[in-house]
Amino acid sequence: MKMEIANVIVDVPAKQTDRAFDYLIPAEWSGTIQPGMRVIVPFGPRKIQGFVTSLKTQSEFEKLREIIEPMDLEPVLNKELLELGDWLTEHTLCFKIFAFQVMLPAALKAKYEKKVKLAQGVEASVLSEPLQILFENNLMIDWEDALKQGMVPLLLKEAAKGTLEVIYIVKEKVRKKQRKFIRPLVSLEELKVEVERFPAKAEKQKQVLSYFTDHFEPVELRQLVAEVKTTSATVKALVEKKLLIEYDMEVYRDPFEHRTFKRTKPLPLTNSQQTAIGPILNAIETNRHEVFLLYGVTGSGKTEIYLQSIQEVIERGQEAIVLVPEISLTPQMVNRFKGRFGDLVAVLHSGLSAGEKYDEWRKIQRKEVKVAVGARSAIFAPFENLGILIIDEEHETSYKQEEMPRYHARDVAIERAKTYSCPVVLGSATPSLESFARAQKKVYHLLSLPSRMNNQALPAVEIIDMREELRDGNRSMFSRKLLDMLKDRLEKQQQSVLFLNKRGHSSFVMCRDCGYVMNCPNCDISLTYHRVNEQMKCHYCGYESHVPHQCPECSSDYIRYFGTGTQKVEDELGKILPEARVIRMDVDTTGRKGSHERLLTDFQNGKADILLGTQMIAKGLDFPNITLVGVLSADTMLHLPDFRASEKTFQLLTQVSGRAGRHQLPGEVIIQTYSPEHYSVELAGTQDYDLFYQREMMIRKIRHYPPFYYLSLITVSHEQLMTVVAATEKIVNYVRSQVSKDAVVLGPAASPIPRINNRYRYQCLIKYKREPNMTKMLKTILDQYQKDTKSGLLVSIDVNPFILM
DNA sequence: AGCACGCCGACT
DNA sequence: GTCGGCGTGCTC
Repeated sequence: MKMEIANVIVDVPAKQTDRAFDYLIPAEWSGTIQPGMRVIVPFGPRKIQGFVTSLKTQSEFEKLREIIEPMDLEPVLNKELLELGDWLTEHTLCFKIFAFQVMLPAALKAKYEKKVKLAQGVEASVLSEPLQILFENNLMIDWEDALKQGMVPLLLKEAAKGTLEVIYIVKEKVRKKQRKFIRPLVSLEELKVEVERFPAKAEKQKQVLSYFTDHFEPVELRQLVAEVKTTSATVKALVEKKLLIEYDMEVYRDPFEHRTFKRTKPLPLTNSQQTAIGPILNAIETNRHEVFLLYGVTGSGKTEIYLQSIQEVIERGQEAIVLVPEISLTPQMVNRFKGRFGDLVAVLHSGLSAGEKYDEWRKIQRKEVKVAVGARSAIFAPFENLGILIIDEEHETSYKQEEMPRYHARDVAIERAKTYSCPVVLGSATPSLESFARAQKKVYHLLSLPSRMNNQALPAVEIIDMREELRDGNRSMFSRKLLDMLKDRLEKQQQSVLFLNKRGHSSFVMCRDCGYVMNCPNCDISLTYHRVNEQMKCHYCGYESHVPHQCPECSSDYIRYFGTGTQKVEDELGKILPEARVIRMDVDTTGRKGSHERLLTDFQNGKADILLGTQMIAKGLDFPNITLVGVLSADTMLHLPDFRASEKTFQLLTQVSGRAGRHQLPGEVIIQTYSPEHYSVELAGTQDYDLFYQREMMIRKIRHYPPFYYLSLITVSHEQLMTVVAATEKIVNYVRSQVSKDAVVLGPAASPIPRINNRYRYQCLIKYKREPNMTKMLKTILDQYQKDTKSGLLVSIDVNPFILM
């Protein structure tokens, strides 16, 4: 008999275990265990989860251990996704286990438990005194609990004697939701006869049967009991009489259970929409891979193009993935897809619970839906016959994952589309420079939607120089012009949106006398104020401290919490426009689940005149009554140490401006700034993407940045400053020796966050055009440092980084 | 990552 | 003489 052996990638993210291990498939599982399944395997003394990547009949290893059991009935990763995992590993230089895990809902990540129980045939009475009571009352005790109570040494002693046994348990994070269903076991006719024959005494049973003669179909037990006003005992009696049968069925947690979606029909396309959709439909019909850049201002009707392309894909029996930035997964976007395709849509976003996400994923896996709409990770939706992949707001930085695997959803989309030979559509009003440059070079197919639907004019944008306001004695955060206009809208009963673009997204505490800012003692970064428990917290290492009442530096009492800024704006608004009703949206007011949505609905229903918020209100707002948008300070993010700062500023300002006047009423935009002459502010004012593109490209070329150069960032960290500097220097020298002379190697330089969790951070930035050996070289570096754990050096590499930190 | 194995200092 | 510190190396 031929042995069946499985190659298994184990759930241990470390350099040394980042390879396949061979396991025997026990005879009882022979033929059922397939590539793509999760299995439980013994690994050293433990039990852990692993992914079967392939099967074979021979192994170089003599003494193979057996797979304990499969965790799935069918593979969770199909062949394509397994191969995509290889691709991810290669391109982002991550451990294979990370590549597999990122493709699955978090619910499928294993949970490990370590427990201690009495060994076979051992009585609790033989144990030492303190353990006796414990094991008389419990079958097993948790290792973590024992550790907290300091009992581990005792346990180990017993384990050495053989009276106790340590066991490892691998668990699923979330259970499938099963419900009991009841259906008739006999025909309708027989059932009718039975109802007549039933003695009057068994009144309730008779009623249950009558229910089925009226509704001859399965019904959930819970519902049946409620409708007939009986108990499950009655039903059980009928099941025992073999008239009914009970069975379990997997049900889905439906996050949209209490919402109805108005069905929509395809809208007639404008001429320019028709011109744009043509090539996409052609690619779908001819089964051709091509990347389209759909470039159209806000309100130009990109979504309808997505919808009608998907329609075509569905009609051809294929499937579609649509990515939208997390923040715009507000009901508005979901409504449009659910409205058009109803139950054929699965929605995956972070607002769902792990269980809900798993259920949506299952719908895709079981081929019950045709469209997946979701944030970044939805790009891994387990479809097997993809016809189109769409990325809306293509320029959004949230499509790049900043943890391992550091992938960009756009790259994954293109890779999957190549396998399925189908089109990718990247949509944006302000495409990323990378994408637009590729479109210029005809690598992507550029499709333009030059005008807004119904030919509405773009809002009139006015840039206000806040320095001038200051010179004229206006020290408030509202320019006179903006204030006038706010008053005007209030009178007209129209709505305004005020946008505060602040640096970063944390609130901090600063002394107003000496400028002291509370920093983390372990990391070189300011502490974030948490209103909930009145504490200061570090985002990087978790350090917590109380909010000081006096400045530790100068003992001043004027040490204040600088909120997101929105609080301050709200207060000031209250003073100068007391009659205005304001809704504030920021991390403080949208913390709870669903509050984001509720605030927006309130605003939509006219419960406020002004919506005040941060980043999160820049997208997805499309309310007819908004006629004024004010940007309070346009330039705060311009001065970040980020080569994309101008691009981000331009995109954000353009996007915010697009919120105004999307319907009948014309819109106006006020942008307040301290650097009105900066091209990204100025050109956002005239909404001139093309000119911005040209200006920014020139700068990128001179500075050797994308899209002219690729980037790879190597970050080294260690507790000792000298050690990091030395190691980084060594790496820099090695890199210099390996790359061609066209490449630019920067470093060693301190990272923009020079210390996290008491580890100093240095980096090396490589800018390059064509380096065939780049991946190989980076792998060599990682190999060197990941293998050698004793030096304490940590090296991480981000290929095509978005944040240079 | 865990965990075992193994080799040197402070204790019954 | 042992208990226990954590350095080193393996897990099919």
